[in-house]
Parts: sequence; structure tokens; C-alpha cells
Amino acid sequence: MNNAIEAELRRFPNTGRFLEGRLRSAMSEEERQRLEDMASIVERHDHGDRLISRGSRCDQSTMLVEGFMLRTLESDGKRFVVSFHVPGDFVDLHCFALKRLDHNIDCIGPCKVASVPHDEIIRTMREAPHLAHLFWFSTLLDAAMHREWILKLEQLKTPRRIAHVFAEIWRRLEMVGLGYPDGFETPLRQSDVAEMCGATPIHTNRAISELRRLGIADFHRGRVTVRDRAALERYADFSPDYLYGEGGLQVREGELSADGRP
Amino acid sequence: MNNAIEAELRRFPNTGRFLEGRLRSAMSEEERQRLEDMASIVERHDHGDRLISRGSRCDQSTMLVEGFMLRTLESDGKRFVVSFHVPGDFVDLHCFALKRLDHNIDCIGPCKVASVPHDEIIRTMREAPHLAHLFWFSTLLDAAMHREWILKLEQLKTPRRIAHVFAEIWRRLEMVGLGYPDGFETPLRQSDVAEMCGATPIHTNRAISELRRLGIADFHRGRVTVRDRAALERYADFSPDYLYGEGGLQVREGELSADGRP
DNA sequence: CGCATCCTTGAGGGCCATCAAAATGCGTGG
DNA sequence: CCACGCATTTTGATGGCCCTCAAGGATGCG
Repeated sequence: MNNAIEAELRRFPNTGRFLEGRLRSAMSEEERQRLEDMASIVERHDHGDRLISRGSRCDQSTMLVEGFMLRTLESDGKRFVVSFHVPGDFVDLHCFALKRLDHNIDCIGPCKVASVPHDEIIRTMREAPHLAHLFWFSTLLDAAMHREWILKLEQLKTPRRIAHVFAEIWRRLEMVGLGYPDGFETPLRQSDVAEMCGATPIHTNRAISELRRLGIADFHRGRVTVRDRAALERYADFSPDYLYGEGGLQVREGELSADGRP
Repeated sequence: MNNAIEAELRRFPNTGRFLEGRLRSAMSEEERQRLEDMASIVERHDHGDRLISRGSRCDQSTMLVEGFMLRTLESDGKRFVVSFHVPGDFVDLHCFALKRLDHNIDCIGPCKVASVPHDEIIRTMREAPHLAHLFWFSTLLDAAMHREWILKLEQLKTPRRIAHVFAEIWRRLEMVGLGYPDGFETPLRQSDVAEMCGATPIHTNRAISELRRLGIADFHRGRVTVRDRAALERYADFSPDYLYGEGGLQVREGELSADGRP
């Protein structure tokens, strides 16, 4: 793992990955410390646990420290995945403003989380508006990713959708220091990938075989291996802009700085 | 149109529809006035105008006063619609935190908009955190709608997708006082609906015929007519919860009140 | 009336769902 | 070490949804 991120995690073990690869560099020392102090209540969950259910009233939000989570909606007795989360994501910050979530948050594999009471976020809005601005930014990142998923579902057939999902997971893991040069590991199963792509597990399996046959990507027991990253991203029509990391849409340091930051 | 909304529009002509049907009741007089004062620069646009292009730096956001807009992404030379806007929507508030939008905002039919400089929003965060909280809420409404679209694309075939789009537009227009008892009017063409559903115009045309044949809805030259609303919503598997109006997920008055509101 | 735009209809083929069944890998206990 | 049960992955066959190419109507405007 990246040395800078390791150093950050020694000082901020629960929140050191928050906005890493995006606007973390815009956070002051005080802000990093303030966030870490807010997120001191740590819990562990197992595979399949539902962290939050649609409609339940919530008065705290969750920072994902270790593990994978899915945002899901249920309809007709079936589960549909609308997005996923990696360590460093402020998973259900949405429910701070929405009060009741419209969706569920499900754990995939073992997860470690840190809880942040909403009272603390309200205090942040009053006392540290720049940090609050970054929180807002992080929820809008989710919205931007949702939009890309909508595009992907409207535009691509299943094999390319899967390639897109792989490309996105890989980039996001990499931004928080969890990718490998030739791929990544994830507790996702093929049926989870199917739920992310709006396809059946059977068709997803055939599509994954197709990716293997084409030399685009191999997915075997939670390990995705890619020989040629450019080929994967070209095949998936993937451009990482919408993740707001380095690149075209990136928010430059200082562009958020007018709002009350010392 | 609803009398209460008419009265609101007389006092706040540019912003009187903001959060109407959702949390507008939680806005104080001062907050309503403050927002109206912020949104004093009015402009008009024509059908087909692109209000904002992906990637352009922006330092103001736009309140849609009259008309329809689409959020679009372009890929492969084709346009894809990821969401739409009705009067009262704070259309590109996202770009306040993102600085560069990942998508375009396109006008459908003639539009009237009011601009809000970002400096004013920053001041709001410092001076009126409760109002800022409502702004944040309104951007998360967009995210919730995005999630519902993802679900819809993963779950439904084209005829039901179209029915879902119709049901959503109708409800949203109704919340801001622009629906009719038996349907609604919109400048959308069939090809726009196609772009919203990830289908070709030809297939969309056949699907609309199907809805007509089933007696679910009629769409003729921008007029959607529905005889049996319950039947439409049942057919589309539509539940309005995710719009956060009255109902299961609704944020009750006072639930946001802890944050610095007088 | 001519033209542009939008809507409608037809035919052929590819993607994907569904039903059914088999193979593979993994942990447990004998 | 092997046998067994379970979850997951893989394969096959059939039919429906939807894309593409092509062409024909309708509507409104100058």
C-alpha cells in the first residue's frame, strides 16, 4: 500500500481514507482530527448483515473502515444493487439530511465501521463549515456515481457493464490504497455482480466467460485480474472523471477554500 | 393550481416552488425571503439550449422557475438522459460542491431560470445553516431519484419503464402545483422519453402504443392522459416514497430543527 | 404546396430471461 | 485422507424483448 496513506492511517485509523485520492488534501489538520474524533465508536459486522434498512429512522452515520458494502433496493422479493462502498466512504451520510433512507445498506464480507452521531455533524455545520462542505461534496460524489451507473445501464450490454463495474471498483480501491497493479480483491460473488448489472446470474456468468475469452478480465473467487488495464477501460467505455480524482473534473485545491476556512 | 402555492408564488415569484410538497413547510419566513433575494437574476432560454456543459467551471447555480430540463451525458456521439427537472428544482446545486459538473443540463422547451451566485451559498452555510441543510437535502433528493432510476433500469422492461417515468413526472409536477387531475403536459418528445429509458425511439414508440392499448396511459403531442392513476402506478411498480413527499419516508417537521434554527 | 420534424409500421437477427441440470470448489466430520 | 453437503459456478436449449435497417404516414410551418 501507498506510503502516504499508511502514514495517514497511523494518525487517523478510522477516517484516514476519507476522500483520499479526491479532496483529502484540502482538509486541514484540525479537520482531519475533528473527523477522527467524531468517528470513535467502532463496530464489526459479518457478511450479509443489513447495516440499515429502508425507512428506519437514523440519528448517526457510518464511516466504512474495512470491508465492502452494497446499497440495495428490494422489489418483487428480489434485491437490486444501486451502488457499492469501499473503505473510506461515508456510507450513509445521506441519511443525515434525509432522516430515513430510501434504501438498505448491506455488508458483503466482514466489515468494520465507525459511527458518527448526527449531533456532531450539525455542530460541524455551525463550527466548521468547510468540513461540512466536504461532507456535502462526498454525498454528491455518490450522486455522480449514480449518474454514471444510469448511463452504463442505458448504454451498455452486460459484458461491458461488468467490465465497467470492475474498472470502477479497481479505481476506487486504488484511490484509498487498496488496489493491486494487476487487479483487486473483493468479497463479491457472481450473483452480486449480476444484481449490480441488472442481469441474471446465469447470463452474468456467460458474460464473465466472454471477458475471460477476450482477455479483458478474469474473475475467480473474489480475485479480479486484468492484464491490460487500458484495454479493460476502453472496452467498458470507462473514464474515471466522474470519480472526481485527478483529471478533468477534479476540484483543485483552494476552489472550496472561500467558505470560512481559516 | 393549488391556492397555497399561488399565494407562495405571489410572494416569492422565483423560488416559491422550491421544496414545495416536501420540506418547504420547514422553511421560516426569513429563509424563504433570503432564498428569493439570492435568486434575483432571471434569464430565459429556448428549447435545445445547453445551460451547462460537462466540465465547465461554474460559480453559480440555477433555480428552474418555468419549464423542463434534462440532465444528460454524452457517449459515443449519443445523448443519454439521467434525470429531469421541473419548476422549483435547484437544478445544478450539485456544481456548488463539485465545481465542475460531470453532466450537461439541457433545456426542453422554453425555460425561465434564476441564478444564485455561489458566494451567496457560502454565506448561507455560515449564516443560515438550517437553510444550507435544506439545500443539502434537495441535492440528496436528486440522489434518491437517481437510485430509483437505477432500480427501474435494472428491474423493468421498456413499457413499464415509460409508465414509471410518467408516474414520476406527474407526481413531481403535482407537488409544485403543475399537474392535472387526469395527467400532465410536458414538452418531451417520444425520442426524449426513449433517452430516459435506454431504449430506441422506435421501440419506445411501440411501448407507448402498448400502454395505450392497455389503457394505462396515452401520450399525444406532449399531453399525457391517464384514466386510472392507481393502475398506472401499479403497472409501473411505482411508489412515490423516494420523492420524500408525504408518506413513509417523509421527513417530519422539526426533525431537521436542531441545527441552529432560531 | 413543399418541407421538416415527429410519429408509426414491418421484417430479420442478436441479446438476454427462464427452465433444467451438471460440475466445481470448500469446509466439516468421519 | 476421504466422504459428504453446501454454495457457487458452468453449460444447454427455448422463447421473448429489443435493436437495426427501411419505409411510410401525420402534423405544422413558411
